[in-house]
Amino acid sequence: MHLVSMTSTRIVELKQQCGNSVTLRGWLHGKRTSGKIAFLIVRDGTGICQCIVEASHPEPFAIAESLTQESSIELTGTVREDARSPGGVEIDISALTLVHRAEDYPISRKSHGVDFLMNHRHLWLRAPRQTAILRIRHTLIKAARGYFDDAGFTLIDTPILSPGAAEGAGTLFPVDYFGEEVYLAQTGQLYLESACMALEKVYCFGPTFRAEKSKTRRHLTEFWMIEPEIAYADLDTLKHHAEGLTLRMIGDTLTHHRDDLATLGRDVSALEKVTVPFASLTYSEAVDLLHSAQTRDWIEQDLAALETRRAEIDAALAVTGEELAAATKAWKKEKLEQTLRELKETRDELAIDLEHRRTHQQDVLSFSWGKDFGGDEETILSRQFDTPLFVTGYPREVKAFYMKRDDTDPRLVVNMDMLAPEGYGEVIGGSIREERLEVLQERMNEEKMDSAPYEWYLDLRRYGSIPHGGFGLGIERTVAWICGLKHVRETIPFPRLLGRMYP
RNA sequence: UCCUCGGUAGCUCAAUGGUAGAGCGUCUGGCUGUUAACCAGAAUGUUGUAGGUUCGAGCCCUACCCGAGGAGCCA
Repeated sequence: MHLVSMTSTRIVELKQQCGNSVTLRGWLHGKRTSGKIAFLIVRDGTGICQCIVEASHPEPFAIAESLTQESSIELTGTVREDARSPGGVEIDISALTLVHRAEDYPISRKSHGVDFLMNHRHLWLRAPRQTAILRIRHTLIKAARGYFDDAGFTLIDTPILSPGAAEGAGTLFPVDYFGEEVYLAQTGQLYLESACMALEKVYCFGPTFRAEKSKTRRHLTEFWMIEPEIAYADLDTLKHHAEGLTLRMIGDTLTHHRDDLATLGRDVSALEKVTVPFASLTYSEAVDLLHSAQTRDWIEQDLAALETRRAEIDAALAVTGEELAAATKAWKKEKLEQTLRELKETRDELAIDLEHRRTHQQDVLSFSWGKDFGGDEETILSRQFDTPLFVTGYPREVKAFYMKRDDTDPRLVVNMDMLAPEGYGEVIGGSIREERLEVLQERMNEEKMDSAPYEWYLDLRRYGSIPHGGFGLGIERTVAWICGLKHVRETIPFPRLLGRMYP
Protein backbone atom coordinates (compact mmCIF):
# COMPACT_ATOMS: atom_id res chain seq x y z
CA MET A 1 0.00 0.00 0.00
CA HIS A 2 1.20 3.47 -0.78
CA LEU A 3 -0.71 6.70 -0.54
CA VAL A 4 -1.21 8.64 -3.73
CA SER A 5 -0.74 12.06 -2.24
CA MET A 6 0.70 13.72 0.81
CA THR A 7 -1.98 16.39 1.02
CA SER A 8 -5.70 15.81 1.13
CA THR A 9 -8.91 17.79 1.18
CA ARG A 10 -11.67 17.33 3.70
CA ILE A 11 -15.23 16.84 2.51
CA VAL A 12 -16.51 19.94 4.29
CA GLU A 13 -14.19 22.03 2.08
CA LEU A 14 -15.29 20.53 -1.25
CA LYS A 15 -17.75 23.27 -2.18
CA GLN A 16 -14.83 25.71 -2.46
CA GLN A 17 -12.93 23.28 -4.71
CA CYS A 18 -15.31 22.98 -7.68
CA GLY A 19 -13.40 22.45 -10.88
CA ASN A 20 -10.23 21.40 -9.05
CA SER A 21 -8.65 18.02 -8.68
CA VAL A 22 -8.49 16.98 -5.04
CA THR A 23 -7.42 14.02 -2.96
CA LEU A 24 -9.79 12.67 -0.36
CA ARG A 25 -9.04 10.24 2.45
CA GLY A 26 -11.92 8.48 4.08
CA TRP A 27 -14.01 5.40 4.42
CA LEU A 28 -16.62 3.82 2.17
CA HIS A 29 -20.01 4.49 3.74
CA GLY A 30 -22.02 2.90 0.95
CA LYS A 31 -21.85 1.83 -2.67
CA ARG A 32 -24.06 1.30 -5.70
CA THR A 33 -22.78 -0.15 -8.92
CA SER A 34 -24.10 -0.89 -12.34
CA GLY A 35 -22.30 -2.27 -15.35
CA LYS A 36 -20.63 0.95 -16.41
CA ILE A 37 -20.71 3.25 -13.40
CA ALA A 38 -20.08 2.99 -9.68
CA PHE A 39 -21.34 5.40 -7.02
CA LEU A 40 -19.22 5.48 -3.90
CA ILE A 41 -20.60 7.20 -0.83
CA VAL A 42 -17.44 8.30 0.94
CA ARG A 43 -17.24 9.76 4.42
CA ASP A 44 -14.45 11.44 6.31
CA GLY A 45 -14.47 13.15 9.66
CA THR A 46 -16.31 16.15 8.26
CA GLY A 47 -19.09 14.77 6.11
CA ILE A 48 -20.27 12.57 3.30
CA CYS A 49 -19.69 12.90 -0.44
CA GLN A 50 -20.83 10.92 -3.43
CA CYS A 51 -17.99 9.97 -5.78
CA ILE A 52 -18.37 8.28 -9.15
CA VAL A 53 -16.14 6.05 -11.25
CA GLU A 54 -16.99 5.13 -14.80
CA ALA A 55 -15.89 1.92 -16.45
CA SER A 56 -13.79 4.00 -18.85
CA HIS A 57 -11.31 4.12 -15.95
CA PRO A 58 -10.82 0.34 -15.65
CA GLU A 59 -8.35 0.33 -12.74
CA PRO A 60 -10.27 2.47 -10.27
CA PHE A 61 -13.52 0.96 -11.51
CA ALA A 62 -12.37 -2.55 -10.65
CA ILE A 63 -11.30 -1.41 -7.19
CA ALA A 64 -14.58 0.45 -6.70
CA GLU A 65 -16.63 -2.60 -7.61
CA SER A 66 -14.82 -4.72 -5.04
CA LEU A 67 -14.94 -2.22 -2.16
CA THR A 68 -16.75 -3.20 1.01
CA GLN A 69 -18.56 -0.99 3.51
CA GLU A 70 -16.14 0.92 5.83
CA SER A 71 -13.04 0.03 3.84
CA SER A 72 -10.58 2.90 4.14
CA ILE A 73 -9.66 4.51 0.84
CA GLU A 74 -7.79 7.37 -0.73
CA LEU A 75 -9.06 8.81 -3.95
CA THR A 76 -8.22 11.60 -6.36
CA GLY A 77 -10.69 13.23 -8.69
CA THR A 78 -12.31 16.39 -9.99
CA VAL A 79 -14.92 18.18 -7.91
CA ARG A 80 -18.03 19.47 -9.61
CA GLU A 81 -21.46 20.65 -8.65
CA ASP A 82 -24.18 18.11 -9.33
CA ALA A 83 -27.74 18.40 -8.13
CA ARG A 84 -28.13 14.61 -8.32
CA SER A 85 -25.53 14.13 -5.60
CA PRO A 86 -26.84 14.15 -2.01
CA GLY A 87 -24.40 16.84 -0.88
CA GLY A 88 -24.70 18.97 -4.01
CA VAL A 89 -21.11 18.28 -5.07
CA GLU A 90 -19.63 15.15 -6.57
CA ILE A 91 -16.16 13.84 -7.34
CA ASP A 92 -15.24 12.20 -10.62
CA ILE A 93 -12.64 9.67 -9.53
CA SER A 94 -9.45 9.35 -11.56
CA ALA A 95 -7.39 7.35 -9.06
CA LEU A 96 -8.46 5.11 -6.19
CA THR A 97 -6.34 3.35 -3.58
CA LEU A 98 -7.51 0.81 -1.05
CA VAL A 99 -5.88 1.55 2.32
CA HIS A 100 -7.52 -1.28 4.20
CA ARG A 101 -10.28 -3.67 3.22
CA ALA A 102 -13.02 -4.06 5.84
CA GLU A 103 -14.47 -7.57 5.98
CA ASP A 104 -18.09 -7.98 7.04
CA TYR A 105 -18.68 -4.62 8.71
CA PRO A 106 -21.46 -5.44 11.15
CA ILE A 107 -23.56 -2.26 11.02
CA SER A 108 -25.49 -2.21 7.77
CA ARG A 109 -27.38 0.79 6.45
CA LYS A 110 -30.62 -0.74 7.64
CA SER A 111 -32.31 -0.34 11.00
CA HIS A 112 -30.80 -2.00 14.05
CA GLY A 113 -31.89 -2.59 17.60
CA VAL A 114 -30.59 -0.68 20.61
CA ASP A 115 -28.78 -3.66 22.14
CA PHE A 116 -26.90 -4.43 18.94
CA LEU A 117 -25.91 -0.83 18.37
CA MET A 118 -24.79 -0.38 21.98
CA ASN A 119 -22.64 -3.50 21.73
CA HIS A 120 -21.05 -1.97 18.64
CA ARG A 121 -20.79 1.55 20.00
CA HIS A 122 -17.14 1.74 18.88
CA LEU A 123 -18.34 1.35 15.28
CA TRP A 124 -21.73 3.02 15.66
CA LEU A 125 -19.86 6.30 16.24
CA ARG A 126 -19.16 6.35 12.50
CA ALA A 127 -22.85 6.74 11.60
CA PRO A 128 -23.87 10.18 10.27
CA ARG A 129 -26.33 10.69 13.09
CA GLN A 130 -23.72 9.91 15.74
CA THR A 131 -21.04 12.12 14.22
CA ALA A 132 -23.58 14.96 14.06
CA ILE A 133 -24.30 14.55 17.78
CA LEU A 134 -20.63 14.37 18.70
CA ARG A 135 -19.85 17.52 16.75
CA ILE A 136 -22.67 19.37 18.50
CA ARG A 137 -21.51 18.04 21.86
CA HIS A 138 -18.08 19.47 21.10
CA THR A 139 -19.57 22.85 20.26
CA LEU A 140 -21.75 22.90 23.38
CA ILE A 141 -18.75 22.20 25.60
CA LYS A 142 -16.65 24.76 23.78
CA ALA A 143 -19.47 27.32 24.06
CA ALA A 144 -19.89 26.66 27.76
CA ARG A 145 -16.20 27.04 28.45
CA GLY A 146 -16.06 30.06 26.16
CA TYR A 147 -18.91 31.69 28.05
CA PHE A 148 -17.18 31.36 31.41
CA ASP A 149 -13.75 32.23 30.04
CA ASP A 150 -15.13 35.40 28.45
CA ALA A 151 -16.89 36.32 31.69
CA GLY A 152 -13.62 36.24 33.61
CA PHE A 153 -13.91 32.82 35.23
CA THR A 154 -10.88 30.64 35.99
CA LEU A 155 -11.04 26.92 35.26
CA ILE A 156 -10.38 24.80 38.34
CA ASP A 157 -9.90 21.04 38.08
CA THR A 158 -11.45 19.39 41.09
CA PRO A 159 -10.48 15.90 42.25
CA ILE A 160 -12.22 12.80 40.98
CA LEU A 161 -11.31 10.69 44.02
CA SER A 162 -12.81 12.02 47.20
CA PRO A 163 -12.78 10.85 50.82
CA GLY A 164 -15.73 9.00 52.29
CA ALA A 165 -18.79 10.19 54.15
CA ALA A 166 -19.99 12.68 51.58
CA GLU A 167 -23.68 13.53 51.46
CA GLY A 168 -25.89 10.92 49.89
CA ALA A 169 -23.15 8.32 50.28
CA GLY A 170 -25.43 5.58 49.04
CA THR A 171 -25.20 6.93 45.52
CA LEU A 172 -21.41 6.94 45.27
CA PHE A 173 -19.07 4.47 43.64
CA PRO A 174 -16.61 3.08 46.17
CA VAL A 175 -12.98 2.71 45.09
CA ASP A 176 -10.24 0.84 46.91
CA TYR A 177 -7.55 3.44 47.56
CA PHE A 178 -4.58 1.50 48.97
CA GLY A 179 -6.87 -0.28 51.39
CA GLU A 180 -9.00 2.73 52.24
CA GLU A 181 -12.48 3.14 50.81
CA VAL A 182 -12.83 6.37 48.86
CA TYR A 183 -15.41 7.46 46.30
CA LEU A 184 -15.69 8.75 42.76
CA ALA A 185 -16.77 12.39 42.77
CA GLN A 186 -20.42 13.20 42.28
CA THR A 187 -19.72 16.95 42.15
CA GLY A 188 -16.75 19.28 42.21
CA GLN A 189 -18.69 21.88 44.13
CA LEU A 190 -17.25 21.73 47.65
CA TYR A 191 -13.71 21.94 46.31
CA LEU A 192 -14.80 24.61 43.88
CA GLU A 193 -16.04 26.73 46.78
CA SER A 194 -12.49 26.72 48.15
CA ALA A 195 -11.17 28.00 44.83
CA CYS A 196 -13.99 30.55 44.73
CA MET A 197 -12.58 32.09 47.90
CA ALA A 198 -9.22 32.34 46.12
CA LEU A 199 -10.23 33.49 42.61
CA GLU A 200 -13.84 34.72 43.05
CA LYS A 201 -15.21 33.47 39.72
CA VAL A 202 -14.32 29.87 38.98
CA TYR A 203 -15.73 26.85 37.20
CA CYS A 204 -14.95 23.19 36.92
CA PHE A 205 -15.73 20.78 34.14
CA GLY A 206 -15.32 17.09 34.57
CA PRO A 207 -16.84 13.66 34.86
CA THR A 208 -19.31 12.94 37.61
CA PHE A 209 -20.31 9.56 38.97
CA ARG A 210 -23.63 8.45 40.41
CA ALA A 211 -24.20 4.89 41.53
CA GLU A 212 -27.98 5.17 41.41
CA LYS A 213 -29.63 2.18 39.81
CA SER A 214 -31.60 4.33 37.42
CA LYS A 215 -32.71 2.82 34.14
CA THR A 216 -34.25 5.70 32.28
CA ARG A 217 -33.58 7.76 29.18
CA ARG A 218 -32.27 10.61 31.35
CA HIS A 219 -29.63 8.80 33.43
CA LEU A 220 -26.01 7.77 33.06
CA THR A 221 -23.78 6.47 35.84
CA GLU A 222 -20.92 8.57 34.44
CA PHE A 223 -21.70 11.98 33.02
CA TRP A 224 -20.10 15.38 32.54
CA MET A 225 -21.01 18.51 34.40
CA ILE A 226 -19.85 22.12 34.16
CA GLU A 227 -20.14 23.98 37.45
CA PRO A 228 -19.51 27.69 38.05
CA GLU A 229 -19.06 29.11 41.55
CA ILE A 230 -19.33 32.86 42.02
CA ALA A 231 -18.29 35.12 44.91
CA TYR A 232 -20.94 37.59 46.16
CA ALA A 233 -23.54 35.99 43.93
CA ASP A 234 -27.24 36.19 44.67
CA LEU A 235 -29.98 34.22 42.95
CA ASP A 236 -30.30 36.80 40.16
CA THR A 237 -26.58 36.45 39.44
CA LEU A 238 -27.01 32.70 39.05
CA LYS A 239 -30.05 33.10 36.81
CA HIS A 240 -28.22 35.69 34.73
CA HIS A 241 -25.33 33.31 34.12
CA ALA A 242 -27.59 30.35 33.51
CA GLU A 243 -29.40 32.38 30.85
CA GLY A 244 -26.19 33.64 29.27
CA LEU A 245 -24.67 30.18 29.24
CA THR A 246 -27.76 28.59 27.72
CA LEU A 247 -28.11 31.27 25.04
CA ARG A 248 -24.45 30.96 24.11
CA MET A 249 -24.72 27.19 23.75
CA ILE A 250 -27.88 27.37 21.64
CA GLY A 251 -26.54 30.27 19.59
CA ASP A 252 -23.25 28.59 18.73
CA THR A 253 -25.07 25.38 17.81
CA LEU A 254 -27.49 27.22 15.52
CA THR A 255 -24.60 29.13 13.96
CA HIS A 256 -22.36 26.16 13.23
CA HIS A 257 -24.56 23.08 13.05
CA ARG A 258 -27.58 23.68 10.83
CA ASP A 259 -26.63 20.66 8.73
CA ASP A 260 -26.09 18.44 11.76
CA LEU A 261 -29.40 19.53 13.29
CA ALA A 262 -31.06 18.69 9.97
CA THR A 263 -29.40 15.26 10.01
CA LEU A 264 -30.94 14.73 13.43
CA GLY A 265 -34.34 15.96 12.30
CA ARG A 266 -34.30 18.58 15.04
CA ASP A 267 -37.12 21.16 15.04
CA VAL A 268 -34.89 24.25 15.00
CA SER A 269 -37.76 26.66 15.65
CA ALA A 270 -38.09 25.33 19.22
CA LEU A 271 -34.47 26.38 19.84
CA GLU A 272 -34.98 29.76 18.17
CA LYS A 273 -37.86 30.48 20.54
CA VAL A 274 -35.48 30.51 23.50
CA THR A 275 -34.97 34.17 24.49
CA VAL A 276 -34.24 35.97 27.74
CA PRO A 277 -35.59 36.38 30.29
CA PHE A 278 -36.45 32.74 30.90
CA ALA A 279 -39.67 31.91 32.67
CA SER A 280 -39.30 31.81 36.44
CA LEU A 281 -41.49 30.54 39.26
CA THR A 282 -40.92 30.02 42.93
CA TYR A 283 -41.44 26.51 44.17
CA SER A 284 -44.70 27.56 45.83
CA GLU A 285 -45.90 29.25 42.65
CA ALA A 286 -44.99 26.09 40.74
CA VAL A 287 -47.04 23.98 43.16
CA ASP A 288 -49.95 26.42 42.73
CA LEU A 289 -49.56 26.14 38.97
CA LEU A 290 -49.72 22.35 39.22
CA HIS A 291 -52.99 22.69 41.14
CA SER A 292 -54.43 25.32 38.79
CA ALA A 293 -57.23 25.12 36.26
CA GLN A 294 -54.62 26.18 33.72
CA THR A 295 -52.63 23.01 34.29
CA ARG A 296 -55.79 20.92 34.33
CA ASP A 297 -56.76 22.40 30.94
CA TRP A 298 -53.25 21.99 29.63
CA ILE A 299 -53.19 18.33 30.59
CA GLU A 300 -56.55 17.83 28.88
CA GLN A 301 -55.29 19.55 25.74
CA ASP A 302 -52.09 17.57 25.83
CA LEU A 303 -53.98 14.30 26.18
CA ALA A 304 -56.30 15.34 23.37
CA ALA A 305 -53.30 16.15 21.17
CA LEU A 306 -51.85 12.74 21.91
CA GLU A 307 -55.17 11.09 21.10
CA THR A 308 -55.27 13.00 17.81
CA ARG A 309 -51.75 11.90 17.04
CA ARG A 310 -52.69 8.33 17.80
CA ALA A 311 -55.68 8.56 15.48
CA GLU A 312 -53.40 9.91 12.74
CA ILE A 313 -51.02 7.01 13.22
CA ASP A 314 -53.88 4.53 13.20
CA ALA A 315 -55.06 6.06 9.92
CA ALA A 316 -51.53 5.85 8.49
CA LEU A 317 -51.36 2.24 9.64
CA ALA A 318 -54.58 1.45 7.80
CA VAL A 319 -53.37 3.13 4.60
CA THR A 320 -50.02 1.34 4.75
CA GLY A 321 -51.82 -1.91 5.42
CA GLU A 322 -53.91 -1.45 2.29
CA GLU A 323 -50.83 -0.58 0.25
CA LEU A 324 -49.17 -3.69 1.59
CA ALA A 325 -52.11 -5.87 0.56
CA ALA A 326 -51.98 -4.35 -2.94
CA ALA A 327 -48.20 -4.57 -3.29
CA THR A 328 -46.78 -7.31 -5.45
CA LYS A 329 -43.02 -6.74 -5.47
CA ALA A 330 -41.23 -8.41 -2.60
CA TRP A 331 -38.96 -5.41 -1.88
CA LYS A 332 -41.92 -3.06 -1.98
CA LYS A 333 -43.71 -5.24 0.54
CA GLU A 334 -40.66 -5.29 2.71
CA LYS A 335 -40.42 -1.52 2.71
CA LEU A 336 -44.08 -1.20 3.58
CA GLU A 337 -43.68 -3.74 6.36
CA GLN A 338 -40.78 -1.70 7.69
CA THR A 339 -42.96 1.42 7.64
CA LEU A 340 -45.68 -0.56 9.36
CA ARG A 341 -43.30 -1.69 12.08
CA GLU A 342 -42.13 1.87 12.68
CA LEU A 343 -45.69 3.15 12.84
CA LYS A 344 -46.63 0.39 15.28
CA GLU A 345 -43.63 1.23 17.42
CA THR A 346 -44.61 4.90 17.47
CA ARG A 347 -48.19 3.95 18.32
CA ASP A 348 -47.06 1.68 21.13
CA GLU A 349 -44.85 4.42 22.56
CA LEU A 350 -47.77 6.80 22.32
CA ALA A 351 -50.06 4.33 24.04
CA ILE A 352 -47.59 3.90 26.88
CA ASP A 353 -47.17 7.65 27.10
CA LEU A 354 -50.94 8.15 27.25
CA GLU A 355 -51.39 5.50 29.89
CA HIS A 356 -48.53 6.93 31.89
CA ARG A 357 -49.93 10.43 31.82
CA ARG A 358 -53.44 9.33 32.70
CA THR A 359 -52.23 7.48 35.77
CA HIS A 360 -49.89 10.25 36.84
CA GLN A 361 -51.87 13.38 36.12
CA GLN A 362 -53.92 12.81 39.26
CA ASP A 363 -50.73 12.56 41.32
CA VAL A 364 -49.49 15.76 39.75
CA LEU A 365 -52.72 17.66 40.37
CA SER A 366 -52.75 16.52 43.99
CA PHE A 367 -49.04 17.20 44.50
CA SER A 368 -48.49 18.33 48.07
CA TRP A 369 -46.25 21.20 49.10
CA GLY A 370 -42.96 20.02 50.56
CA LYS A 371 -42.07 17.17 48.23
CA ASP A 372 -39.42 17.34 45.54
CA PHE A 373 -40.66 17.43 41.98
CA GLY A 374 -40.50 14.15 40.11
CA GLY A 375 -40.16 13.72 36.38
CA ASP A 376 -43.89 14.10 35.82
CA GLU A 377 -44.14 17.40 37.66
CA GLU A 378 -41.09 18.74 35.85
CA THR A 379 -42.50 17.71 32.48
CA ILE A 380 -45.92 19.23 33.08
CA LEU A 381 -44.42 22.48 34.36
CA SER A 382 -41.71 22.95 31.75
CA ARG A 383 -43.84 22.06 28.75
CA GLN A 384 -46.12 24.99 29.49
CA PHE A 385 -43.29 27.40 28.54
CA ASP A 386 -41.25 28.02 25.38
CA THR A 387 -38.13 29.01 27.28
CA PRO A 388 -36.35 27.06 29.99
CA LEU A 389 -38.07 27.46 33.34
CA PHE A 390 -36.39 28.46 36.59
CA VAL A 391 -37.92 27.09 39.76
CA THR A 392 -36.56 28.77 42.90
CA GLY A 393 -36.91 28.46 46.64
CA TYR A 394 -37.45 24.74 47.31
CA PRO A 395 -38.29 23.30 50.73
CA ARG A 396 -35.01 22.80 52.53
CA GLU A 397 -35.86 19.22 53.57
CA VAL A 398 -35.54 17.98 50.02
CA LYS A 399 -32.34 19.86 49.23
CA ALA A 400 -28.67 19.50 50.13
CA PHE A 401 -27.20 20.69 53.44
CA TYR A 402 -24.98 23.35 51.90
CA MET A 403 -27.84 25.40 50.42
CA LYS A 404 -28.48 28.75 52.09
CA ARG A 405 -31.52 29.05 54.32
CA ASP A 406 -34.04 31.66 53.17
CA ASP A 407 -34.34 34.03 56.11
CA THR A 408 -37.64 35.43 54.85
CA ASP A 409 -39.11 31.91 54.99
CA PRO A 410 -36.91 29.43 56.90
CA ARG A 411 -38.78 26.48 55.39
CA LEU A 412 -37.01 27.28 52.13
CA VAL A 413 -33.54 27.42 50.67
CA VAL A 414 -32.21 29.99 48.20
CA ASN A 415 -31.81 27.77 45.18
CA MET A 416 -32.77 27.44 41.55
CA ASP A 417 -33.27 24.59 39.16
CA MET A 418 -33.56 25.15 35.44
CA LEU A 419 -35.91 22.88 33.53
CA ALA A 420 -35.38 22.62 29.79
CA PRO A 421 -38.44 23.02 27.56
CA GLU A 422 -40.09 20.23 25.56
CA GLY A 423 -40.10 17.94 28.56
CA TYR A 424 -36.32 17.47 28.78
CA GLY A 425 -36.33 18.08 32.51
CA GLU A 426 -33.72 19.44 34.87
CA VAL A 427 -30.51 20.50 33.15
CA ILE A 428 -29.26 22.92 35.81
CA GLY A 429 -29.38 22.71 39.59
CA GLY A 430 -27.81 25.35 41.79
CA SER A 431 -28.06 27.47 44.89
CA ILE A 432 -26.66 30.19 47.05
CA ARG A 433 -24.48 28.42 49.64
CA GLU A 434 -24.94 28.77 53.36
CA GLU A 435 -22.02 31.00 54.34
CA ARG A 436 -22.87 31.28 58.09
CA LEU A 437 -20.88 28.75 60.08
CA GLU A 438 -23.48 28.26 62.83
CA VAL A 439 -26.39 27.82 60.43
CA LEU A 440 -24.39 25.35 58.34
CA GLN A 441 -23.38 23.34 61.40
CA GLU A 442 -26.96 23.37 62.65
CA ARG A 443 -28.13 21.97 59.33
CA MET A 444 -25.42 19.30 59.33
CA ASN A 445 -26.53 18.26 62.81
CA GLU A 446 -30.12 17.99 61.60
CA GLU A 447 -28.91 15.69 58.85
CA LYS A 448 -26.88 13.72 61.42
CA MET A 449 -23.74 14.32 59.38
CA ASP A 450 -20.31 13.71 60.85
CA SER A 451 -18.59 17.08 60.64
CA ALA A 452 -15.03 15.73 60.88
CA PRO A 453 -14.56 15.08 57.13
CA TYR A 454 -15.95 18.56 56.44
CA GLU A 455 -13.71 20.61 58.73
CA TRP A 456 -11.84 21.91 55.70
CA TYR A 457 -15.16 22.93 54.15
CA LEU A 458 -16.24 24.62 57.39
CA ASP A 459 -12.92 26.50 57.40
CA LEU A 460 -14.21 28.41 54.37
CA ARG A 461 -16.83 29.85 56.75
CA ARG A 462 -14.23 30.64 59.41
CA TYR A 463 -11.84 32.73 57.36
CA GLY A 464 -13.48 35.58 55.50
CA SER A 465 -16.76 33.89 54.66
CA ILE A 466 -18.79 35.66 51.99
CA PRO A 467 -22.12 35.17 50.23
CA HIS A 468 -21.58 33.00 47.16
CA GLY A 469 -23.29 30.46 45.01
CA GLY A 470 -23.15 28.39 41.86
CA PHE A 471 -24.79 25.73 39.81
CA GLY A 472 -24.11 22.61 37.77
CA LEU A 473 -25.18 21.99 34.19
CA GLY A 474 -25.42 18.41 32.97
CA ILE A 475 -23.78 18.19 29.55
CA GLU A 476 -25.55 15.06 28.37
CA ARG A 477 -29.07 16.26 29.18
CA THR A 478 -28.23 19.52 27.47
CA VAL A 479 -26.97 17.69 24.38
CA ALA A 480 -30.14 15.58 24.37
CA TRP A 481 -32.28 18.69 24.56
CA ILE A 482 -30.41 20.71 21.91
CA CYS A 483 -30.22 17.73 19.55
CA GLY A 484 -33.80 16.64 20.27
CA LEU A 485 -32.78 13.11 21.28
CA LYS A 486 -34.99 10.65 23.08
CA HIS A 487 -32.20 9.18 25.16
CA VAL A 488 -28.94 10.40 26.72
CA ARG A 489 -27.11 7.24 25.63
CA GLU A 490 -26.39 8.86 22.25
CA THR A 491 -25.04 12.09 23.77
CA ILE A 492 -21.70 10.73 25.00
CA PRO A 493 -19.22 8.62 23.00
CA PHE A 494 -19.20 5.67 25.39
CA PRO A 495 -22.19 5.82 27.72
CA ARG A 496 -21.96 4.11 31.09
CA LEU A 497 -25.35 2.75 31.98
CA LEU A 498 -26.74 0.35 34.52
CA GLY A 499 -25.54 -3.08 33.40
CA ARG A 500 -23.56 -1.79 30.43
CA MET A 501 -19.76 -1.58 30.41
CA TYR A 502 -18.84 -2.84 26.92
CA PRO A 503 -17.18 -1.52 24.87
C1' U B 1 -35.10 -2.76 44.60
C1' C B 2 -40.03 -2.79 42.18
C1' C B 3 -43.50 -2.76 37.73
C1' U B 4 -44.31 -3.64 32.30
C1' C B 5 -42.55 -5.57 27.63
C1' G B 6 -39.10 -8.52 24.98
C1' G B 7 -34.96 -12.56 23.51
C1' U B 8 -36.07 -16.96 16.40
C1' A B 9 -30.28 -16.68 10.52
C1' G B 10 -24.81 -11.66 10.77
C1' C B 11 -29.05 -7.62 11.13
C1' U B 12 -34.56 -6.29 11.32
C1' C B 13 -38.57 -9.24 12.03
C1' A B 14 -42.67 -13.33 10.66
C1' A B 15 -44.37 -18.23 12.08
C1' U B 16 -53.40 -21.68 15.28
C1' G B 17 -49.23 -26.61 19.90
C1' G B 18 -48.10 -30.01 13.85
C1' U B 19 -42.06 -29.82 7.81
C1' A B 20 -38.49 -22.68 11.05
C1' G B 21 -39.61 -18.39 6.94
C1' A B 22 -39.02 -13.27 4.52
C1' G B 23 -36.27 -8.84 3.55
C1' C B 24 -31.54 -6.79 4.16
C1' G B 25 -26.39 -8.04 4.39
C1' U B 26 -22.88 -11.81 2.11
C1' C B 27 -21.48 -14.64 -2.52
C1' U B 28 -22.39 -15.37 -8.16
C1' G B 29 -24.29 -13.18 -12.68
C1' G B 30 -26.75 -8.78 -15.12
C1' C B 31 -27.62 -3.47 -15.60
C1' U B 32 -24.69 3.97 -17.93
C1' G B 33 -27.04 8.45 -13.08
C1' U B 34 -28.00 5.60 -8.62
C1' U B 35 -30.14 8.22 -3.90
C1' A B 36 -31.09 2.54 2.24
C1' A B 37 -30.73 1.54 -6.40
C1' C B 38 -32.75 -2.53 -9.08
C1' C B 39 -33.25 -7.72 -11.56
C1' A B 40 -32.01 -13.20 -11.37
C1' G B 41 -29.74 -17.16 -8.54
C1' A B 42 -27.04 -19.40 -4.03
C1' A B 43 -25.51 -20.23 1.03
C1' U B 44 -27.73 -19.50 6.27
C1' G B 45 -30.39 -21.78 12.56
C1' U B 46 -28.28 -25.70 19.53
C1' U B 47 -35.46 -20.45 18.47
C1' G B 48 -31.36 -16.79 25.64
C1' U B 49 -30.24 -21.11 29.52
C1' A B 50 -32.02 -25.32 32.48
C1' G B 51 -36.04 -28.16 33.67
C1' G B 52 -41.35 -29.52 33.01
C1' U B 53 -46.38 -30.53 30.44
C1' U B 54 -47.56 -33.00 25.65
C1' C B 55 -47.91 -38.17 20.70
C1' G B 56 -45.58 -33.49 19.30
C1' A B 57 -43.10 -27.03 22.12
C1' G B 58 -40.26 -21.15 18.90
C1' C B 59 -45.35 -21.11 20.96
C1' C B 60 -47.90 -23.63 27.26
C1' C B 61 -45.71 -23.95 32.76
C1' U B 62 -41.42 -23.00 36.47
C1' A B 63 -36.72 -20.97 37.61
C1' C B 64 -32.69 -18.28 36.03
C1' C B 65 -29.73 -15.05 32.53
C1' C B 66 -29.72 -10.87 29.28
C1' G B 67 -31.97 -6.47 27.08
C1' A B 68 -35.61 -2.29 26.71
C1' G B 69 -39.06 1.27 28.93
C1' G B 70 -40.73 3.27 33.50
C1' A B 71 -40.99 4.19 39.20
C1' G B 72 -37.84 5.82 43.16
C1' C B 73 -33.31 9.17 42.95
C1' C B 74 -31.14 12.71 40.21
C1' A B 75 -27.96 16.45 36.12
